[in-house]
Amino acid sequence: MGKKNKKGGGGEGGVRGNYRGKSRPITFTDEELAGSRPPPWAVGRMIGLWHGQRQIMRLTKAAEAGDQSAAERLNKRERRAALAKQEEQKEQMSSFEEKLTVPADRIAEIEQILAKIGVPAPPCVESTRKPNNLHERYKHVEDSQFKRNFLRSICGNIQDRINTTKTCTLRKDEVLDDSYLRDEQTKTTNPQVRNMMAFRRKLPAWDKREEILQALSRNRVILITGETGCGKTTQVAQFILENAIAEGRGSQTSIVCTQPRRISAISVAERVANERGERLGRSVGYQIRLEKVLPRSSGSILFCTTGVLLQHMHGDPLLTKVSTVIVDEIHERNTVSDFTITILKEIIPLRPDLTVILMSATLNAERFSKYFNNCPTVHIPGFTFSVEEFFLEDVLKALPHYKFPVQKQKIRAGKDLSTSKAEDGILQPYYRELLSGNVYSPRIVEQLKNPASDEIQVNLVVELIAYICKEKGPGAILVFLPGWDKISAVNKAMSQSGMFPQRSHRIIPLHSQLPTANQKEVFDRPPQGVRKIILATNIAETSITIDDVVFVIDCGKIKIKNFDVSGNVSTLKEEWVSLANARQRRGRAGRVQKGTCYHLYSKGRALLLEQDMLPEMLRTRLEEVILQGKILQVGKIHPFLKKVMDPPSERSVELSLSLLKGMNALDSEENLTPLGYHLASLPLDPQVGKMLLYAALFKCLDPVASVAAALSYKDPFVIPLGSEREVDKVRQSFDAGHKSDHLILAKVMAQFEDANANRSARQYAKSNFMSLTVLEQLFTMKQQFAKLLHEMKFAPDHLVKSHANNINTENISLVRAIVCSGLFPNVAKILKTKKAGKHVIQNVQTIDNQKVDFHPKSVFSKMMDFNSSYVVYFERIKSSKIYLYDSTMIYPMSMVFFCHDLQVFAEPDHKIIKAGEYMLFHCSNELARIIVELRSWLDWLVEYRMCHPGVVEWKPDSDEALILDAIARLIAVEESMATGEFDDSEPDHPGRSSTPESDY
DNA sequence: GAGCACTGC
Repeated sequence: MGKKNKKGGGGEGGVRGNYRGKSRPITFTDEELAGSRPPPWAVGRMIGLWHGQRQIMRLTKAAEAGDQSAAERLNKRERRAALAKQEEQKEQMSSFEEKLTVPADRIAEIEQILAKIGVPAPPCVESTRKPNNLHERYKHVEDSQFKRNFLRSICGNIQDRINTTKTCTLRKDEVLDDSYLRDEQTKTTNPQVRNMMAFRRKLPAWDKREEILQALSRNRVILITGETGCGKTTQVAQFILENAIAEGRGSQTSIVCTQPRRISAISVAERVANERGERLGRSVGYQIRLEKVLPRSSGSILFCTTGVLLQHMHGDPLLTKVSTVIVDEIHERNTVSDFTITILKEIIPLRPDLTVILMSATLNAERFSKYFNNCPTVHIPGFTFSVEEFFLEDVLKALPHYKFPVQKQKIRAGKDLSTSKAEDGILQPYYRELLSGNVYSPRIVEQLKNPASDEIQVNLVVELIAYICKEKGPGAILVFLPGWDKISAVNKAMSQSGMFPQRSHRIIPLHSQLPTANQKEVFDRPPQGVRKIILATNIAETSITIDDVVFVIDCGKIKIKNFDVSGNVSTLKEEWVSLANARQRRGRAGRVQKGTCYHLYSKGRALLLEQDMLPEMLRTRLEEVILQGKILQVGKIHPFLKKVMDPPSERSVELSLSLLKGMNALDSEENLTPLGYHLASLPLDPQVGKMLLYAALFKCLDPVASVAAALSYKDPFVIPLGSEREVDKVRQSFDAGHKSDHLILAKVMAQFEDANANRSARQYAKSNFMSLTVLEQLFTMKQQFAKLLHEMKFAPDHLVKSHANNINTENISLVRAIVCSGLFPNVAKILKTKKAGKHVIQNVQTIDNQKVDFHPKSVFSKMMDFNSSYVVYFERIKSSKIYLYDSTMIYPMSMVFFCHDLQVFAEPDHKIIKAGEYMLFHCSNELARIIVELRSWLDWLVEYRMCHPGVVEWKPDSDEALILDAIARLIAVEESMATGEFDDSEPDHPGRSSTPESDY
């Protein structure tokens, strides 16, 4: 590897293809066009554009004035422009055209393999014949267990089963009831439990015990509201359990309480077990992904993450082993919790003995009650220390010398006019009100009017921190900032200011990608006289709780991921916080004593803030939600998603549906296909799940499992502030010329596993800027994948690194192609690269016609030479540009085999293969013939395997192995040609299948 | 030249 492209490359910058540069459209303003010369900043093609647009403007004016010939000329011009646009689109299409060539001897080799199979590929049953009756359609499926489960899940519908209600399967057992009761009575003599009881009685929740139990005895669903510190999370489940045991119903009581985060599931379970004077695993337990201490099956409380409950419902949709479900923190509006309460609403009529408790913060809680047909609400008053609140005007008063920078007049273009009107309608009167009072000086009101006050001013933050340090009493300061940039900037400004000497100040930046995020120094109380200052993202709003915080600075901004439906692209933008965020941030100051919160926006601005953050379901893609719904048999997805509390837009549902249909997870009538059924049962995004399934079929599980784990969990790299460049270097050193961010992850994991075997994992993580806990979690996830695939019968054993699962793991070309099989149609083409001074300009376009850039952390950032001009990617997010976060270089042949739809057209002397909607490949008749034959075999084989789960045996006499091996070989030939290795004609070059030739 | 935050039998 690493050789320059000798054959396959060619063209400037090592990029194939025939793209001609296309400029971005530029529109000149009327003033600019009125001048006699183009504006001074116009260069190159812009000057031509200016002349053209000026001419159009003149003609339009003349035509409006009644000039007939001008109108005609204008007409002609418009027609010509339309034609030019068509041409341009054609060119766009042709830029996704390629020539496919494979040497004749390789074609002959494949033909020999095909001859061994002897028969032509059978038609793919499911795709050629689609009777409406699903039982009829899958008549050919022999595997009885799979068929039963599959058909039940695709034919069933929760609504259809309205008359087949079920009750809890827990049977009354008087012996158990007695023993639970005696247990509880003995406990009351335990001094630890008595101490705990004294503590519990002081919680605000205790006073509501009877009210809650009363409400539950009369209602199937209740809502409990209360702020942090009121004890609802730890007490409510205990009340129910204690009451049931006391009433002799312990054997029929099984309570599940869901939490949004893994850490809270564990810590709450520990806390509750402790209060009950027990160890985990008796009446109290927890379950999160890959980790559990289960309690006894009755007379018990299980704390789990919401996702675990959903996964559990796959096997037991009506939760027949559960008597009470508690869904906590529903106000956070996570996708899983919104989805869970929607499903629960459907289940309640089918489970007459199930009780459901929803728990939420107080703000806007009545919407949840309304959603559950006005279910009764029990409110528990909060118990936190009071927090004094200040706004920007107060901060400016405290810092009389501070002035916002005067910005150059910004053009308001692009700004929503109605928004600014609303702002003026609120803010201007607010400023007038401030001026009329005697509290704030006109200087302060002038400062508030400065548009710069709407942006985060790093020096204002620093001065406010300094002010608190100097003027206020002891206590940690927590600063909420939107993201990496600002954390880094404030940190730098603080150290440069000299106002925060190390002996008396401990500054801790806190961000999920910073190594500090999992270090205990964040929680440690500093020695007397040392002040802890934490610069954090919203990670400190819910996930990380620092008890000794007394002062909070809320900068008022938050970075938030959104989904732009019209552009079909995720965005990451800085926005104003919602009031719910602001409240949460403020609350972080009053955990141990009275606190203070400074908001860096005015009280007038606060009037303009949204009540709540947009629910996550309206901000993300819906593929996983749709598949989950399908496996839980909710019927057609549009009507189901309309039942969600805040339904996602139809367009958003449509986009996700069409991807699922394209990847053959759903058929045209929206039924789960066999593939879709398997994807729905994997705890993964469907595209990543498909990659994993194909890796099992093609026997290259280990590297692909690494990729799947990292894509679905998180990147193992951590980045200390100031070491950004260094970390990039380390990351890219793992690429080894493969040109793949995904293969980097595979290599990172492989080396970690080696290090682990040598007991040097800690050293490995440390010296490579990685998080040991993330690496460990990724490895456990890989093992879970292998176990699941084995249980699904696609893997011969449950060991992710076993030889049987990794026969083709050394065939890098194949691994690439498998990554492509999952990520397709996320394809982009590198049209052109060029150097401009120090910068590298890459012209990259996705197949849905978006101009994109490689994210700076990607190995492709700044790359000049590509062996192939195609990449697949998993995530693309628009921030300052649309960035591809992770890419893998792929060769056209991979797309021929793994695109969603393949068509072949005959030309006089060759064939054109159309892969997906956008890509055309020209190739010889011979090559086309073997491609079509192999692709038909592949489709048949995948279809067959999905319906008949079982291991593909990699033996010389197995047709399946012959087919897959032939495909693996064909894909490898192309890569070896492009990298020049083919010229060396080594009999066993690394790009080849590792299966010994003698087998065939 | 840039990285809000969670989660899965």
